[in-house]
Amino acid sequence: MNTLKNSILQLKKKGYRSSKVRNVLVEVLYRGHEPLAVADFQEIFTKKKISVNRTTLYRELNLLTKEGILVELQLKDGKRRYELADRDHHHHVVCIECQKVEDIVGCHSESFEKEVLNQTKNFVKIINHTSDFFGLCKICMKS
Amino acid sequence: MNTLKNSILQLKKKGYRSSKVRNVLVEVLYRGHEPLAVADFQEIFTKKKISVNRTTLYRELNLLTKEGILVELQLKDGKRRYELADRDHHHHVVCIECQKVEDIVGCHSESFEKEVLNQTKNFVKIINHTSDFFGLCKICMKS
DNA sequence: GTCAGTGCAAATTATTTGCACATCA
DNA sequence: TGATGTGCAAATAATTTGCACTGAC
Repeated sequence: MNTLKNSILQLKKKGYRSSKVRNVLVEVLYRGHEPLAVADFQEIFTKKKISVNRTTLYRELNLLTKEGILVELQLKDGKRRYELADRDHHHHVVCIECQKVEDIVGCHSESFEKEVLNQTKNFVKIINHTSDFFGLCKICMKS
Repeated sequence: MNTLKNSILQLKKKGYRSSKVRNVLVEVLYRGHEPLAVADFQEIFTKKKISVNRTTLYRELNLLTKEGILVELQLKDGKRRYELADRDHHHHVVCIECQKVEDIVGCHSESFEKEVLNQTKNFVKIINHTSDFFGLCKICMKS
């Protein structure tokens, strides 16, 4: 398991500098536990009263993804979300009303992955998989 | 299991007309076995030498989704794909190189769904789930 | 001083909307 | 004839790119 400092160090070794936006971004992700979209980050920066251009966020998130610190995920709304790459393998539950995302740890699909290889005719290697569950959270259930 | 004719009939009952684009669209999906993106449909129409405006495709696909004939899915590339709604529950394997999609039938995650409900603190109902496997197809494996 | 980081405006890509015209029932 | 279907241009939304400027090392 990586730490915030390790990730920053890892970047420095590759010649990247330490910058305000980058540090906040990584810190936010280390603290948080839900995948975030660009708009979420923007909101967070606003709350912290740090001004960032949206372009910078996109650029930084791409960089962190390319460097293997973050991974991207697509849920149903077409907005790209990001989470730390080195977390334990896990899945998501998404509220179909408010889009709230919660992590689910523990994966029961190891055997499923094998079965996929048995069944497929075109594929020879499975690298990873996603499993997202869609439902209603407590709050939205009431409405 | 629905049929092409049933779907068309179902639409007629709701007051929708039969139109060239709509019929081709539904037919293509009944024949095919992979989820298709708008660009794919456009290509198919071009091959059939039928001219369609992209707007019409978007509108038609939205309508068919709203009427429950199709469902949308998001893979990693951010492009919306469509497949028939009434097919048996199944998952996808996606090539990370060429984006080819293959269906996998048989779902081993019924029990997983229960476990999700056990583990979550915010969710009270799971409605459905997706599982997509990412890997390399034979052709891309060689490169 | 040099190269990475950032902002701003413009470009791109996916998708939606408004409006006029065409066409099925 | 009247509502639905379609095309075209323009609008939106998410994301990327070019270029000039700022700032870390």
